[in-house]
Amino acid sequence: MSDSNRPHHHGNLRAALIAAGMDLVQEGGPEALSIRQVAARAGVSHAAPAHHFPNLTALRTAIATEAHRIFTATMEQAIAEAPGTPKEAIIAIGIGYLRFARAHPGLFHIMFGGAELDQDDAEFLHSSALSYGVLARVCAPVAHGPAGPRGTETLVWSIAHGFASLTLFHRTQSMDASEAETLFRTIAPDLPIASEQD
Amino acid sequence: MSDSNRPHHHGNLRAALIAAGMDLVQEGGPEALSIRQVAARAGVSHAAPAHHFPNLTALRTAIATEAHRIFTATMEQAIAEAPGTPKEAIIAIGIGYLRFARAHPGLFHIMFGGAELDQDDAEFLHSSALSYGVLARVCAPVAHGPAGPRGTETLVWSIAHGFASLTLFHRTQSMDASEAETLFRTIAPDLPIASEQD
DNA sequence: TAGCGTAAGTTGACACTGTCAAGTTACGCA
DNA sequence: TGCGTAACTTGACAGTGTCAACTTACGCTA
Repeated sequence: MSDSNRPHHHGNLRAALIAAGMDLVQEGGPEALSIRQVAARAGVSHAAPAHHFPNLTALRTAIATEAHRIFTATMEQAIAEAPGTPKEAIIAIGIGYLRFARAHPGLFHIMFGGAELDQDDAEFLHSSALSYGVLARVCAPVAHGPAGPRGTETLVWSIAHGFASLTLFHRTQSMDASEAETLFRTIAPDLPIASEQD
Repeated sequence: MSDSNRPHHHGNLRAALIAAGMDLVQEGGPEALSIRQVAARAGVSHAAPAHHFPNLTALRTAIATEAHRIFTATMEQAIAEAPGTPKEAIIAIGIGYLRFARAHPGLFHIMFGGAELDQDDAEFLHSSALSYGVLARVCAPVAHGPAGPRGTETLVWSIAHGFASLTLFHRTQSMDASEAETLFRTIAPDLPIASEQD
């Protein structure tokens, strides 16, 4: 395909490749991500991505990095919508977690499904650290529980992640988004988390 | 296998392919599973698996089916080791979950990581139903919690699954198996699960 | 017991994938 | 203006899943 008017240099190919890859993942799951498909969607040759990502793992990691930004924003929004008590904020983390997983199941699986990622990539580390930072910040006011701050964070993270995963596996089984949130709100309030007056 | 109904050429190619596939997954993760590699390990031609599995998804599903059997057995063993109280049995589910995830991370990700599976396959449905059956059986004695049996099961499943996943993502971060179990045992006992005298 | 039908396995092909090597274009800068 | 180099293209190679056509050998029946 030779369009003589088309500039040889793409405006911002790296970003376009990531965006195309996120689309592919959301449309067809983690396995649908392919360098050649991503290149085709960005309108460049099959080898162009190599100049921005040394291999498929690097592209996948960049997508996971961007996904963590969406993930963080989704949790922050849920927290902002919730009443200001520490316990409500913790429940909101679970709600945000759930909403992200259901809105972006492909991205969720890229981030957490065991596909190879460059765990040492600086941008990825930064982006995922911001996600965990939301968790730590919200847990801090109630972190004097039985197992210390780490125990509280682990408990909250486990419930949120486990519940979100559960609804993904069984999302064919008739539980829609609002049902899932309702169930989570039923389960969550009795967690052994010290409230502020403890 | 008795001599009278032994298959034609290979002793039992289907089982050999599944076993080889499980090895591949455990050695190289979910992405290392390939029909041609599995065929090579079983000593047959690259197209032989097609007579037992119509496509890669079917092979992956068969591996997930077998993985669920190991998963169930691991939970049952942890329950058998625990004191007989209902709450101890529930904690044992989490311990079994954790041990399985850490012993077989590749299988764990095949089962729960978002890779395509034949969710309608009869054997898979049966095997995974047995896994969930362990959960339901152990939760039954304490299932009169705030959200009913389903709420209790969802809570226990979420914690167990989320915690196991967490230790997998961060397993490079210095938490070994016994540390993980210790942390889980610290977190779990205070869950809002009705004990028998409630 | 002979032979036939068919399941099991082989060979070959095709389109697709990731990745490397080498060539071409065009942008930034001296 | 011209040069160096980053960005992109073209082409190739090995590996993948899957399909079609072929061969083998087992079980069954006549």
